[in-house]
Amino acid sequence: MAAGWQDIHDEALRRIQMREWCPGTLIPNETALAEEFGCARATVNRALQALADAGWLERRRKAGTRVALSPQRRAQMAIPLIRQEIERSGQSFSHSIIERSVTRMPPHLCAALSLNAPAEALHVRTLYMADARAFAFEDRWVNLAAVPSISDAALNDISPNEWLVQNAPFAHGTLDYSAVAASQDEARHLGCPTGTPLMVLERRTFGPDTAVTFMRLAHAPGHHLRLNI
Amino acid sequence: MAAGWQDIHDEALRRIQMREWCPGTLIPNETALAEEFGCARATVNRALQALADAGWLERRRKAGTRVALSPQRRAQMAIPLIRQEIERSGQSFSHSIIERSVTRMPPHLCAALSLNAPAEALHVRTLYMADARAFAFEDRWVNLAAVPSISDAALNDISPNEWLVQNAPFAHGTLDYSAVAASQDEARHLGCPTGTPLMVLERRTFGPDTAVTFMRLAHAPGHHLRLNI
DNA sequence: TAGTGGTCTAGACCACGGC
DNA sequence: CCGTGGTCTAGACCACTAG
Repeated sequence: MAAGWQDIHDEALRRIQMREWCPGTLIPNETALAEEFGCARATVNRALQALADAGWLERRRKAGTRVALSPQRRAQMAIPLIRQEIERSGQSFSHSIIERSVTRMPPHLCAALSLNAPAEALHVRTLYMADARAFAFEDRWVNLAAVPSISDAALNDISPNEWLVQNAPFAHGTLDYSAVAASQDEARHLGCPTGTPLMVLERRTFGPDTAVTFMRLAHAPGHHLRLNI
Repeated sequence: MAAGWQDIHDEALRRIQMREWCPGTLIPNETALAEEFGCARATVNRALQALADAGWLERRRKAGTRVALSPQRRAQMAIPLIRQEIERSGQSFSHSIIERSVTRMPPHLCAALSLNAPAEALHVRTLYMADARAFAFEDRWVNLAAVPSISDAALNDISPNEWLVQNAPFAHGTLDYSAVAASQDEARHLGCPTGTPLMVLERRTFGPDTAVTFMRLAHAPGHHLRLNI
């Protein structure tokens, strides 16, 4: 007899992994499982929902619950602040503002951020350091209409990254990683030869109403993106 | 008045994003919120648990529920089969086995997979194609002790990728993306100059008891990894 | 239309952990 | 200690959808 929903979850997962329940097949319905495990249907429901969230099961009303054909796992990645990422590895974090200006946002960025009209933006270029080594080079555009108060922010004291996390509520956004050859500019700041393969992260962030920021972050050579499944 | 837990979830999220509930502060307890929203405590609980899972809230018994200090978002990424990734973009998928052999796994891979003893392994190198273009080049080692039946698999008909997903139950693993200069070998198969920046995915997969496979997948130039938050 | 999962309720007990 | 979230229950109604 199982006690909690976790136990039922684990037992169901075992049956999936051990092929007692095969991919594509129907499993008993909630009422039947509740009887088998000697618990309420809601408890079974909770366990099976967790498995569905994790991608092991596919559930449809009336059709019942099936083991996913391709147990397509979902990897979860925590998006760390750069500061945390560096300090967690035991190094000291610092940053320096390379450039800061207020200009009109270039058209291709307006398009990328779905902005109809040309927008005034804060343009900041920042170098992030781990101990004495360059960690990443950031090129960021902040829509001043969405976050006017950043004009007065002391970005030398707190990095643009952190300032926005703490001051700009946001609803959603996209991350886009790719492998790119270092430009002359990036190479100079990161201290590597031009053309070195770099992990580049482009990030768009949108607030409840409008676009907040576009960022391109070029990581120093050797950067890894790790995920668990 | 809110009706379902989704409504309560959305309203709470709104209050967090609008700074009505500020980072680090305590929010009302479940009983109070249940009264405010005119519903049962369990309904509030469900909504707040979802927010905690997403990283917006931190909950502790007795201490109550706080808005997370750094609303560290977690990005979820579906790990697609290569076939699906290609076919979803409207291209046709194919693959060809470049090399297939049974050998002893190299020591550094044994170490990477936490295998104590030297293991017999199936070594497969595969080129994945989207229409007529190379999509990715895979170098894979499968632990025969964990998946003996792959010896008889017709990997020319079904890709190693898919065969394993369908036949090798697994419990967990790691993904590791990095930007790497194309080796001569990779460049030849992917049809690009040596040294071109490539997105390389290294994947370790572990079954309930032991390591299943190590894979290195070099994507063709221009590959992007997209995530939503 | 009938069977299935999705959700809500009111109440209960438990486990954790500040105080 | 005792307030908080975590969970279970028994029952109910609803929403979706396959047949």
